[in-house]
Amino acid sequence: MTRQKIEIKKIDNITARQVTFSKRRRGLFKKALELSTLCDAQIALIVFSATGKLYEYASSSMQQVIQRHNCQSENHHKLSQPSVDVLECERSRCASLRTELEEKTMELRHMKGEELQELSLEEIKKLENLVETGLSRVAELKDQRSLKEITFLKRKGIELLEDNHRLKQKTNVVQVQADLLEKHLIDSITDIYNTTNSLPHQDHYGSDTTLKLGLPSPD
Amino acid sequence: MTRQKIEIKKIDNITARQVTFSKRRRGLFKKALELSTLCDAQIALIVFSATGKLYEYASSSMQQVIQRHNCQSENHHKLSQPSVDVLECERSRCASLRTELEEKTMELRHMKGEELQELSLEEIKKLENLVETGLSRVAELKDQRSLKEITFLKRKGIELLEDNHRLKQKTNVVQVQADLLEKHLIDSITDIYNTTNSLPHQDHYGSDTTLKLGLPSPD
DNA sequence: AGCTATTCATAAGT
DNA sequence: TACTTATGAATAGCT
Repeated sequence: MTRQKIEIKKIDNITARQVTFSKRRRGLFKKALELSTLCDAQIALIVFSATGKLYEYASSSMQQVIQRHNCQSENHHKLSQPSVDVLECERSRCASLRTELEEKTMELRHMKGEELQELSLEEIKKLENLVETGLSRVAELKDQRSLKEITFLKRKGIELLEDNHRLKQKTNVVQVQADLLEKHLIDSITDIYNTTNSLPHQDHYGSDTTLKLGLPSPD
Repeated sequence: MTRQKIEIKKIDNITARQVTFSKRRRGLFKKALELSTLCDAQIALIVFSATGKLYEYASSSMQQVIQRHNCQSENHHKLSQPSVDVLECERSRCASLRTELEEKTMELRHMKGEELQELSLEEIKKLENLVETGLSRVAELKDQRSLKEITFLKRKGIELLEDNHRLKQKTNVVQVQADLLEKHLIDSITDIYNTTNSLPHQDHYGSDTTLKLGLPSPD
């Protein structure tokens, strides 16, 4: 019992929440009364339950405390009151939304395998079927998606291979051209070498071979 | 320390009163916050210290809670508070509830294997794990419950068997008694027969055997 | 609603 | 005012 400190966040379980509300509300009001008595403080405490029920305490009178609060409170922007039924309507919508949300939350928790203790064996069997169906659908879609992904990746792979192939061919062509070019150059150099050697009257340092090597021989 | 429970009446010593006020005030506000959080309650708490300092807490807005209080309170002395922001606040709560509801609804549908097309493969894998976990929990509890049911039925069966056994034994006892009775009767009849036969002066139709068969022979 | 094992709040002291 | 600690009070989880 009381085996752990609870986390301060909204209690999901409705019954538990109501029980806790009832217990803690009493505690809170008691503490308020004690504080006002012990320390001569003027206190007003207003509590609306989630279901809309009002609980209140005021050390003197509620109106008196609220009045005093209004005096000290900085922002009394006295605005006109919109029609009550608009507000009422909004509130009831809020309430029904809250109810719906609670139901969904519980259903979700059940599907996650939580808070099952309140279910009967029959309900659990139904739930199991539901979750099984869900799981099979999810698994099926996962397989489909995986397959799709695999197919996609394979096609991509093939495309890349093809690209690679094309690029390789292109590279080969370029290589052939380069080889040809190299051959031309060697031929040119050989020609120049032979020509200069067979003309002994020409002085050597005047010839700029570098410049000539920069272009293929016009021959 | 804390050697005795204090009496709940105004603390005379001013210093002690201030210290207590400070401590208990903090405690009270903490409790108020916890209650509103845990139980989804709308709370307003106004505290004026003996020296006139104001401390306040409201789970939503002070104006909103006071407004709501005015509405529900029977004696609306129309300390009329602005209500436009009350409506606005209510609307925003409505909106956030709606959003939350939509999220839960979608999550639920996903767990049921619906509306999965918008999910990525990664998300689907996560979802699958979630549903698998849920399923295993549900299945486990179902097994536990089934086992419990089976155990219960078996015990019931054994009890019934035992009852049957006891009843059978009882029947046997009765049977034995009946057999004994029958034997007595036959003996009686035989006795009567022999007696009547050995006394030829007695006329036959005068003996009422039926009546005599109704009781065992006193011999 | 009622019961305890625990956690929490706090009176008194420093 | 802050911290400490023994003690009383509140309450979470059960039944």
